[in-house]
Amino acid sequence: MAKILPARNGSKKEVILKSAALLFRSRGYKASSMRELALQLNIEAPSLYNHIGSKTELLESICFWVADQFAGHLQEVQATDDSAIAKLERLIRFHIHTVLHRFDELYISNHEWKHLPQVEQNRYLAARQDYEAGMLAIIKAGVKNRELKKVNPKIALITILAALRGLEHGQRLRQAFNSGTLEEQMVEHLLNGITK
Amino acid sequence: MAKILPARNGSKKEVILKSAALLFRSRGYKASSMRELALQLNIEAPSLYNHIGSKTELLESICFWVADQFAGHLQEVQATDDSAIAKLERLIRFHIHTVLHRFDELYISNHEWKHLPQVEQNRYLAARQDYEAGMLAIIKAGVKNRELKKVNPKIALITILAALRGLEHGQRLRQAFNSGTLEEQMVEHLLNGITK
DNA sequence: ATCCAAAACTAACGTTAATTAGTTTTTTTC
DNA sequence: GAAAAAAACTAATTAACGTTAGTTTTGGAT
Repeated sequence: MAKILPARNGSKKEVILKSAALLFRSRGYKASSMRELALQLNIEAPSLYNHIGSKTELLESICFWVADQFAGHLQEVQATDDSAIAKLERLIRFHIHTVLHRFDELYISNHEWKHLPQVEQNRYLAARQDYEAGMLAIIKAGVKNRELKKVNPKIALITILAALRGLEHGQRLRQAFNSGTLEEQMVEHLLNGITK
Repeated sequence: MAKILPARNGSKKEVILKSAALLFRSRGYKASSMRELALQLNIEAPSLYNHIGSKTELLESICFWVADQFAGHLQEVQATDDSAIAKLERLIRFHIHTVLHRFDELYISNHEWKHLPQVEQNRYLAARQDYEAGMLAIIKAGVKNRELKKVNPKIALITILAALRGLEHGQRLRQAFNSGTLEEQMVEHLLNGITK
């Protein structure tokens, strides 16, 4: 019956959210029960409802926190007058950084958005589409001004996004490297290839 | 009360499996109910049990069908004396081909294996690890004999696997291309990069 | 036409889920 | 240290799930 102790920084709601992110990521949203979540926090399930509205609300918070992070960063990058390659590099690095530091949240937003209520699901997918469109525009610009090879921009986008999205898997392998090394070499590989 | 009509080729069980694959992929395994599956087949839920043992059994069948496909193909590639680059190319092409032609099954095996019973889960993960180890060996050989740049083999593996795994997402984008084009350009991108 | 196995059906069981209602305990505030 | 607010508790509700049992229907072979 001990109260949830809020971390040094962050309200009780945020403590619950962080715990939910861990649970949802490791067991899946649908397979995670409020009872399990409560157990992680050493309280009874109904007590959760003193702090949150519903299980769905937890999922929404996580998904849109991630969507907002990416939208914000894209805007930041778009505001600069860096080269296309430099912009792509920043986007790639931000993604890798997020995978490494906010893995649970990123994984959930990418895998469990299907369980958002219809309205939120549409909003979420629209945000994703905006992000992809922004990245595509950068690749197109890079091809046009000859920074990049004459590749099909959409396929290049798919390949880069796929590589970043796929990073979420194989945590085992990923853990073998520190953030810096992985970032450097993935950027190098995706931009310059591996053949001699 | 019409009987399930087996497709021209494939038993009733296979019809159910194909339908389950579609359902599990689009709604997620845990969120898919046997009642929904039955609805897709125009029968009542308990009737399913005349053909299958359990919901879990459906998931097992799908996951191990995919695992066996990949294990088989890897063995086939390993048996040749092609160059490392040629071997990598074949593995990449096979993966892309599978994404495009058996999307439901691949997606499920990659996302829902967590819901396999403990024993099967271990067996499944072991199969995956074997596959990754085989691919890593090819990259290492390629670096050693100087076909490939002096990259870190594990990071190259992560990047390629990630790109292939990530392909499962963004079906929208993928659909814009036919198998051939996407295959050609992704292989080119992953091996040779996009910068001039 | 009749028989029989395959495959459908209806009814129900036992769990487990998210959530609500109402109450008690704990912590904060003055 | 008393009052008020916050946050825990217990008990219960409603709904959905996978699955079993027992029965009826169906459709092909004789």
